[in-house]
Amino acid sequence: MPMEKIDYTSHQIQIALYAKALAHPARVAILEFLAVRECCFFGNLHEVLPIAKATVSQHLSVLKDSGLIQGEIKPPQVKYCINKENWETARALFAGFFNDIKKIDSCR
Amino acid sequence: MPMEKIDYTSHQIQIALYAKALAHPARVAILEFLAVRECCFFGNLHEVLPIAKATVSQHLSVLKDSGLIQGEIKPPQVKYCINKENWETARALFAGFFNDIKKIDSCR
DNA sequence: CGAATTGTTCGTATATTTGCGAATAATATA
DNA sequence: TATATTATTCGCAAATATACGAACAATTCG
Repeated sequence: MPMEKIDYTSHQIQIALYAKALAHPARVAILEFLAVRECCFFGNLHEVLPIAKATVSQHLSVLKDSGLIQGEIKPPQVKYCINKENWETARALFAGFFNDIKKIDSCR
Repeated sequence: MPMEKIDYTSHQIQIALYAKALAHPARVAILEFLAVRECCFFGNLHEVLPIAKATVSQHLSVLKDSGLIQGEIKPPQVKYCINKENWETARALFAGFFNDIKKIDSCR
């Protein structure tokens, strides 16, 4: 009897979604920048990133959709910062994922 | 004087590359499967994944290119397993990344 | 040798991602 | 009210990712 096809678990899907959010150097750079500055305005990010502002905005959208950051309108500027709660969720998810596999023995 | 545009660091690029490898549920599922089984054959993976074998092969290629897994030909089968060394590199990279940001205060 | 088994590669279709400039919206300031 | 500032959205082009069936290669087994 062959093993059953499995659907992806919501756990696997969630890891993949967070991973996708981190899957571009610009977005990693944005998050690291937010880590140092705590919070900052769109303009600060655009200033240091080697891409057009439309593209910065797009990457910020991806990060917002993933839940890893949040934006707050402070007219006429927009202030971005890490969403601590979701960040912790993602951190724990990745830590668990990487550690599960760390436990196993070497390839036989 | 405006802040200088920065290039992405190799650190940021490396995180993004590993993240990209994890950015699909099928690849997360493959890695979790390898974690449980330690090593396994292509057929075992194809058996449980809800995708065609050509697609499984493609996802395995992506994971191999990322360095997270390796394949060994055991005719007529191919045995896959986690690459422990690169896995540890990735684990440390993500752990560091997530913890850096954990340190900062809440948004002001 | 011929047939069966196991995976990869090829060719192709479709969807998503990335990037930019221009247009737009929203607010502050003169 | 006009103008300047700030950031998003639109429209488009190019590149990349995802998926499949069919063809192919490599090995084993009869």
